[in-house]
Amino acid sequence: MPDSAFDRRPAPSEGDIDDILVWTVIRVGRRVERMVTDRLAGHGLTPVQFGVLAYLGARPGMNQSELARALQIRPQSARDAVTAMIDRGLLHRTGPEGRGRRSGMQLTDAGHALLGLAWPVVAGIDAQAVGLAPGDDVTLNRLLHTVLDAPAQPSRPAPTAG
Amino acid sequence: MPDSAFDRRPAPSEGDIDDILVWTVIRVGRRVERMVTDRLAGHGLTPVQFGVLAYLGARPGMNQSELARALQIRPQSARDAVTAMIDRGLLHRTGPEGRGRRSGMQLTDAGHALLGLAWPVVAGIDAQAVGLAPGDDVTLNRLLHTVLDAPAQPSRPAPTAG
DNA sequence: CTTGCAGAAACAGGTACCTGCATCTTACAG
DNA sequence: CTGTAAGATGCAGGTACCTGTTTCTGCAAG
Repeated sequence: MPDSAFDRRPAPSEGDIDDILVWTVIRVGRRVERMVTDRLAGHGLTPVQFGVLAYLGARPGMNQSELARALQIRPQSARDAVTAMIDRGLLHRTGPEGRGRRSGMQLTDAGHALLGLAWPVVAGIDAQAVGLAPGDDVTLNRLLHTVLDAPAQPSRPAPTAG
Repeated sequence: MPDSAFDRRPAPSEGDIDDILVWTVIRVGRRVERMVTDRLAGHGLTPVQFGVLAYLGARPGMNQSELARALQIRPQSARDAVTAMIDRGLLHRTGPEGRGRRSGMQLTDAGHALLGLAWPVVAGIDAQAVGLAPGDDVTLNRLLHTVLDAPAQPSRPAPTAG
């Protein structure tokens, strides 16, 4: 810990913190995810499980890895959710099981029915519910999708031997 | 609410999913939080711990509950992070410990030094890194802060006895 | 055929959040 | 003083993610 220029920097103020976009995104993400979690709890669904339901309803045949990329989670986490939902009878595999084998999935009738119930719950959290003026939600959604469409940064672990 | 209109709705398409703002927020939140997690891993900090560092650096004397509200986590989770950081020597309590006693906290010299290192790491994830055009990050940040400034919705558990 | 490599899935273990509850302080009303 | 309520902290236990690793498939080159 050499007293470089960093140590001589003044302590950041709260306003500075608010200027960091990624930090704001994380905070809003936590708040919104908790809103969704609370509203889906009555249906026994986590936000991730709702995502599995929604994507599989829109595009039957997706496999675990595709779901993971769509949901912004790891393939291992997708497996956790999928396994629980298969055990619950919400979906079933259309392909062979086993390591290495790509296994598409489809919703069961129960899965479609639950999606019909859960969809309005999540879709009903409109602009007003999150404190936005009408119209701003569209702008916000568009900007956020720009982020999702951007290629994932490889996180650049260390600038040691760049 | 048996086979109401919900069951007769057609399966939602992928485009419909993209229209749900809260769902987009959750996905972007996951991606961005992973970016921050990766970049802070070298400093042994989680995003929450970075938040503790940043807020305590900007406003010394904050207690656990205040930190929890600022970070959008539970007070119990704030305690987990704070305890680990105290054990690590990054901060210390300025008030008395114990149940019920409000205990403000301050960064140690080591905490200030680490904040000086971690701050540019997070602040350096600029608009381009998240795939936004210059200027759009400011707009996005402003809209997200509108959400944070809105009062928390009580999640409206069930419309049974409204 | 064999070899090599990327992708998908399964398994094991870790952890950073969470919920639920108990305890204590503080503020306010009587 | 007593009683009530809200807020803050502490403790116990659960869980939904994560990382790391292994196994298998599919495709391409030799």
